[in-house]
Amino acid sequence: MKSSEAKKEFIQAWGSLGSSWGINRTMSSIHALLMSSAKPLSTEDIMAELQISRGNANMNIRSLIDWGLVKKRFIPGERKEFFEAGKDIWEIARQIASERKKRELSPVVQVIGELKDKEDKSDPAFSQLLEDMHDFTTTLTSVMDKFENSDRNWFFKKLVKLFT
Amino acid sequence: MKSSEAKKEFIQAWGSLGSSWGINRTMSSIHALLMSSAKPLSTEDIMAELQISRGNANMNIRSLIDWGLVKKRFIPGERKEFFEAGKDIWEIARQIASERKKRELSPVVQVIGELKDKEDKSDPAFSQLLEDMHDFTTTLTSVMDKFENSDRNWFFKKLVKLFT
DNA sequence: TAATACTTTCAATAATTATTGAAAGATTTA
DNA sequence: TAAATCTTTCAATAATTATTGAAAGTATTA
Repeated sequence: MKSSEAKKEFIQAWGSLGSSWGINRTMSSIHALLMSSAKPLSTEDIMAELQISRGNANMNIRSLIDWGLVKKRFIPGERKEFFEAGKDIWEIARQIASERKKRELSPVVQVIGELKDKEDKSDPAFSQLLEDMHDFTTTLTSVMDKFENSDRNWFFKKLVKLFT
Repeated sequence: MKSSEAKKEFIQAWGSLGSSWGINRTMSSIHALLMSSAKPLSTEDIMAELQISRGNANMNIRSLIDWGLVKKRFIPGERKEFFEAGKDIWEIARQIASERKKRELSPVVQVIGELKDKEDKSDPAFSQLLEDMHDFTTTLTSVMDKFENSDRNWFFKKLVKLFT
């Protein structure tokens, strides 16, 4: 089964978005392919559709599973694994935000916190910068925690309220 | 003038953050260096401190200026250009958010919008996905617009309210 | 105008990151 | 247990991205 033109363009667009955000293009293309597919796909389906090697497909599927964006699906009577992506954009956003917080934001909060403590205060402006950054990254973390744990409607309502 | 250990670590940390978010490591290092410097620095200062070539320094300083994160400063009596970064973390975040919206989010909103219109509806689930994505990216855009145009206190108050 | 001080550009090179494909490892079926 | 089917790993290679440094370009001073 070949994808329609619209799906191809979607895969293309999602792939570019990913790569400009520091995520491997193939990984985001596979994600887009799975999101736009009505049924779960096998590694071979993915290889054929995106014209990529087995190793590449395998590796990026694993990453997507690590990110919690893709799940294995066993299909009765089939021996090989099939893969499926969640299609709820809210959940997808939540998952990505949560992973990026863990992988990229937390380490920085950590480092800034440590620096702030050991800084010698010889440059007050720099101490202030560290202080501000610590506050900022901490606040950002708690916003993301809230997002992570909120249910869709709650957060959306709050958001609407925020902008009215 | 050499940076203190804490500043060096800060530059390191900020550089890693940048590169994991798809921003050139040197660019974010220069940004960190300028943020942590009490006085404006020349291209040569930056080259010396970060041990990079003139071309590299020049190019990444230009990018930072394009991003609105760094400004030229003319110093009386000096012939060469000096550079200075804003130190208000709130402004920095706003600037980065605003640029990323323009550079990465807007093109996607655009593509999704176009796809949504030309999609042939042969796969209702995919049409729905496009619809949802369009809503989501549009909402995200308006949140960022609001952030872009808000003043610090207003947004912060709203944020606190959101989490109490 | 010529020399000087500085900035920008860009082709060459280096470093990093992604991809391949074949071999090794698992797991299932006969 | 052996063959078949599928998955994972990984060293080699390709593609991409970053960096260099010297040459060209610009502006300032004498």
